[in-house]
Amino acid sequence: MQADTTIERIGGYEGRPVTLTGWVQNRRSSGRIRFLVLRDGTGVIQCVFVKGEVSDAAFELADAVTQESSVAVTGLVRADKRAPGGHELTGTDLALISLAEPYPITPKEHGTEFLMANRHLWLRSSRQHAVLRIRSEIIKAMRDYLDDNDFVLGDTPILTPAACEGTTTLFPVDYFGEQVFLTQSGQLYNEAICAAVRKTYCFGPTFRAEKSKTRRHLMEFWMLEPEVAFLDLKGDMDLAEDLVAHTVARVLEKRRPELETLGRDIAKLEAVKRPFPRISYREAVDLLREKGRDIKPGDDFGAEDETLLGESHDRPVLVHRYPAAIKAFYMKRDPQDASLALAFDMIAPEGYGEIVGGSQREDDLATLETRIAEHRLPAEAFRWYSDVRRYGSFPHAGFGLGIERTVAWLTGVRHVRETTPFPRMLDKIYP
RNA sequence: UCCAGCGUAGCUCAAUCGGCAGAGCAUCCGGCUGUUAACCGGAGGGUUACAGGUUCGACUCCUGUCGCUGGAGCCA
Repeated sequence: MQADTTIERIGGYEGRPVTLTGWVQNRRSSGRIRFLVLRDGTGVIQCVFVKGEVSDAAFELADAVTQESSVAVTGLVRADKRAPGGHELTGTDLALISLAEPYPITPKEHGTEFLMANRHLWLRSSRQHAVLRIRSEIIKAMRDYLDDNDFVLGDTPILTPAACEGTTTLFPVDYFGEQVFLTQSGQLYNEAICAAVRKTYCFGPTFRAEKSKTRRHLMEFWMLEPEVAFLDLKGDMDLAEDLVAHTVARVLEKRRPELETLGRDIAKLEAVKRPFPRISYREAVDLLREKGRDIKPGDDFGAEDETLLGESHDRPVLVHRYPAAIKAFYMKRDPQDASLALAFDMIAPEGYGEIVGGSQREDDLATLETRIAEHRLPAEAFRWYSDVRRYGSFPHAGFGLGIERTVAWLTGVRHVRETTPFPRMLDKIYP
């Protein structure tokens, strides 16, 4: 069955007959009038059926059709001030495609447990629909930005032979009798790719087997990771800042109706413009101590610290030059102070936490080999990684951006589980 | 893994000091010519998570198990 058009484009059909296919979101009746709220995946429109003006069969069907049944509605498009979307359909015919069994998600309140168990159906709700559209827009905006700035999409393996960073827990996979792991970052591979194409990025799923159970964590999440040859820490921060500012602007431009559906405070997003504040780790520690936090130089930030740092600015804040001791082995040390890593985190406002983590990479072969030994990593497994320095080493930098946290921040959704269609969570993998 | 809270109808929740297990929505039947989570009348719907204990009597108190929710650590 072919729809003439979709609800999204209904404005161009005023006064004309159309056929729409979709699902019955709700149904109301009043005497000899039947109201049928149709959802077609692009929008929602109310269809009105008046007894005597449509066939008896169509009128009775409008009364009998259940929530989420799939139907084809034919009718006349009419502008109507009473309609939430500005348009209504005066129904002339109604055909049933499939009658739905009683739908579990009624137009009333539901709890998280129930909704997550029915995630495959929950996606149909207006709120989840809006989040999915914004997620798609965010990804498109970021890829457009990178593609338009001479980046080459490289893509890195999901099955990997060893830990990238050694510290976090990995999901083991049987690879023809050999134990391998699901990737937790494409970065090391990106470093090799950027020596081929100068500017590269990968975008794909990453996996962390940590037993994290917070609103900021999923076991499986998507990460965008650019890596650029001949780039230093400052350039890396410039890139992250420009990418995020560009993405926020795009979402505001293209997905304002969805932001409004979600009740997002749009003024807060409009404030997200370059430049973003940049503070050193030491300045961040001082700021937190002023706010009464018991934190000493050298400590890593906890969730509460991150929230406080994020809330002290109206746009994302970049914290740079962390103690090397709490950062990864591949990060280059600050030439001004060898105890510091040339790393930065971007912390989103409004308590959404760290959305970007990046660094300039160690490009000196001897130093890198020392670090690998210090971290008790198997040198032979990192041979290819060392080769990137052995054959024409070059300064380079990059970062990883967590898509789900970014979507949570921009949509104003509190928990990252609503930012991806089927979240993988601790001990929960259905549906 | 640790800390806290919660498990009652398909869903969201009540049930006073331990004393007859209830409401709204959903479903089914009926009514209403402009409804916006429509409304009005009626009907059906229960192993109170599970196992044990205390008691004349347990949804309620105690012990254990399981599940869920929120948070911490770790991180994006």
